[in-house]
Amino acid sequence: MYHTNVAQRNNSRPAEEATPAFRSVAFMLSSLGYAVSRRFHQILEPLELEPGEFALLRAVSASDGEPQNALAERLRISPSWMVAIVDQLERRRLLERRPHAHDRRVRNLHLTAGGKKLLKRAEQQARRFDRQVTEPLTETELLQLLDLLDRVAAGLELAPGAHAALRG
Amino acid sequence: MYHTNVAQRNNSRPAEEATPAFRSVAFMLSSLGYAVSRRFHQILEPLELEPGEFALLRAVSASDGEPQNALAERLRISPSWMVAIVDQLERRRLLERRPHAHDRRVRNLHLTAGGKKLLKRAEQQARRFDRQVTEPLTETELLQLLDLLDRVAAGLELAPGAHAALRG
DNA sequence: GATTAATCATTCGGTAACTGAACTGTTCGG
DNA sequence: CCGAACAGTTCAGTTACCGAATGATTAATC
Repeated sequence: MYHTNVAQRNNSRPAEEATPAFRSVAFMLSSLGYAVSRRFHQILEPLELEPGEFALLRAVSASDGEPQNALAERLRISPSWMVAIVDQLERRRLLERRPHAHDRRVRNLHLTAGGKKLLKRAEQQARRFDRQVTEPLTETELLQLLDLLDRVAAGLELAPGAHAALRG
Repeated sequence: MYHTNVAQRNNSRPAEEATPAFRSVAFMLSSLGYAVSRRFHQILEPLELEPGEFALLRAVSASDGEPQNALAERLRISPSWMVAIVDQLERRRLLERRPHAHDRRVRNLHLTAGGKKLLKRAEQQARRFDRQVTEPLTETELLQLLDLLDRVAAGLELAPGAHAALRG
């Protein structure tokens, strides 16, 4: 996953000085979000999962047998992109498409045993990662941070349940 | 700018329910960072500036006459990508390459009058946007949030001055 | 009950945002 | 003055998508 950052990508070393004056929360969030996304991508790399694939596995696991279409909408993936991801995961036998009982247009998605197993491992990694990210904070501070972020998100009219794929 | 989000991009409507249990800060940061990046991109759209271009204009403004190379390193842009951006901005007469006095390999970058003017407008928009993002918070909370984010960033070994382009 | 409209999944062609390797002209260290 | 190093540039490729068109099927309307 990518995120063309407000200030562009980073390959190399930290820059030194900062111009103080005004500290932009927006910029901070953008940078941090970018960094976190990248790390998470790395975390999943050994499992050969893209973050989007992880999200899909989670979603399928949460509501087994849901049609492809409904999932695409919930995850805000375009149908064509959905096809690509599902193809990929089906090829790896992590999930499968099964015909809908009464509507032959619809494909229901189900995790395979292998899919469940891999998902479990990925979720463990995700939790570990989250603990690592929040490691500098006390429990109280963590809750405080979540609250503040929630409120900023609410201000941006980001639905609280949106992108729920990673939660749990 | 983009940011392939942990849970994929969004076009459409909010999803409703959320599975509680465990609230991932990493996920939250990723989502918010993504949302903020996108909004900021939209903010700059009327000025026909990409966030990366904005960052470059800011950097040039902050240290006028700096060689292209040094700027690329500070902004963590690859040299070839730097060329593309500078080409674009020079074509629009927002900045110009001038030969270095003693090294004919080097091109020094300078803002034009038009560049300065546009940058000023963009900076105003950026501030306005930041105020909008932090609108749900009190002044104290804002400082709290910055502090918490700083510490998370430090834990991720994100240099404090890194991506400083948007600051100020 | 026959059209017509809508819907699900899919294919395919394209695009934006890069990366990396190779090249040119120039300078610097020995 | 020779070779390594370097600034800037070019170009061909990659990744991660989007959107319009298509085919098969089902629902809606007359």
